Amino acid sequence: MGITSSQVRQDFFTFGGFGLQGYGYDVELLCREIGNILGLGIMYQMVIIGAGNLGQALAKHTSFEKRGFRVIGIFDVSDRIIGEKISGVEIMHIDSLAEFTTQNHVDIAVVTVPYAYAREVVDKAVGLGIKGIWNFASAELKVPDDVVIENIHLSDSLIVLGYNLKKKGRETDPSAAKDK
Amino acid sequence: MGITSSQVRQDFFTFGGFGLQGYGYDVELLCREIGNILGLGIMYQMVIIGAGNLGQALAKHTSFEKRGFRVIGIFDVSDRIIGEKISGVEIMHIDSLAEFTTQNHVDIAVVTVPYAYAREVVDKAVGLGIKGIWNFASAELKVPDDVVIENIHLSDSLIVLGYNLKKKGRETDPSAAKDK
DNA sequence: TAGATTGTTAATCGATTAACAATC
DNA sequence: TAGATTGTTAATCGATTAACAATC
Repeated sequence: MGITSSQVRQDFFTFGGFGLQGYGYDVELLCREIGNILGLGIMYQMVIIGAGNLGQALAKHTSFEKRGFRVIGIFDVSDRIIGEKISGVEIMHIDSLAEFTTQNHVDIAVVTVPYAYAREVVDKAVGLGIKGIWNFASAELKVPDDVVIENIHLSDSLIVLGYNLKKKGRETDPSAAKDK
Repeated sequence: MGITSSQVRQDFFTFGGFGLQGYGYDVELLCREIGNILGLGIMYQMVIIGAGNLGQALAKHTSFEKRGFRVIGIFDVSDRIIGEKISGVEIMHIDSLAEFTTQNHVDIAVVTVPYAYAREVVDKAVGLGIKGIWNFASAELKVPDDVVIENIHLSDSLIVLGYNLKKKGRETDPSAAKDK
């Protein structure tokens, strides 16, 4: 992964030593400790807001549950799909989210609504006491200090890829060898 | 977005000045220049490899095309779905990718296959001369120097979110106020 | 001129890397 | 003891921030 041994030791050192000088690491113990630090033992409950292509794809993605992230509800505004089930989880109307949160503990809201609604949806989730936001809308959203947000900006990632492609192409092109 | 004016000026400076001291920036010109640097005028052609939930969701995502990234082919191994069309683009068998690339210019391969096949698929794409990889498999893949790879690690992002939630929870919890 | 704004250099900060002591 | 490996500090590197000169 392109990480130096120095960096590994330095990172472990931040959380206290896990090995024995001159002997090595007990890999099994080390993995367990890192898992504990990352909180991999915890099961988080998620709701997906926005049952479009991406929302449904994430709901069907089975590997999140293995890592401790379970989808317990999907919400949308489109009457056409409300009532349907995705991987055994019902699509409900966004208006019933408030009631849902009183009956179920929700750790994370997955925001897969269009850009224009992201702000509103996040405010609603935060207002209902949800402390984690996994945001797929291409918007930079402000949240209160006690709320954690993690962004997946797909378009940004594509643009970076395109930029690097363009740059790499120029480097290879001898007619533009001078600029780096 | 939490960026200082210093950082904005420093970043612009890297590419040469776009403004006029004491006067300001011509915003329209500036946007155009940044667009040129990022290569937003270019249209890139993409193939999606892996027509599962995520692959299909990305194929249906209309906003990429607006940014200059067009899906021109979808590939999979499942006979059940080959021949189907997603947003007007046909799902083809992965074995026909080689022929496809001789008839169509492909800039980017979007890899949405399971972890176990990612390595193989990327090697194949690179072998066919595709210079850009947009990787959604949770694998750290090595590519040759002239190939650009951009990763979207969804599980990593979720784990970071979970870790920050856990940390924030501890900070709020007065019984564990000491560790930071 | 006075105020405002950008260009450019210098200072600061944080993360990565190197070095070596402390072990087994 | 010799070789190997981790813990911990110091040096290096790069990015962010601050400062101020150069304008309009």
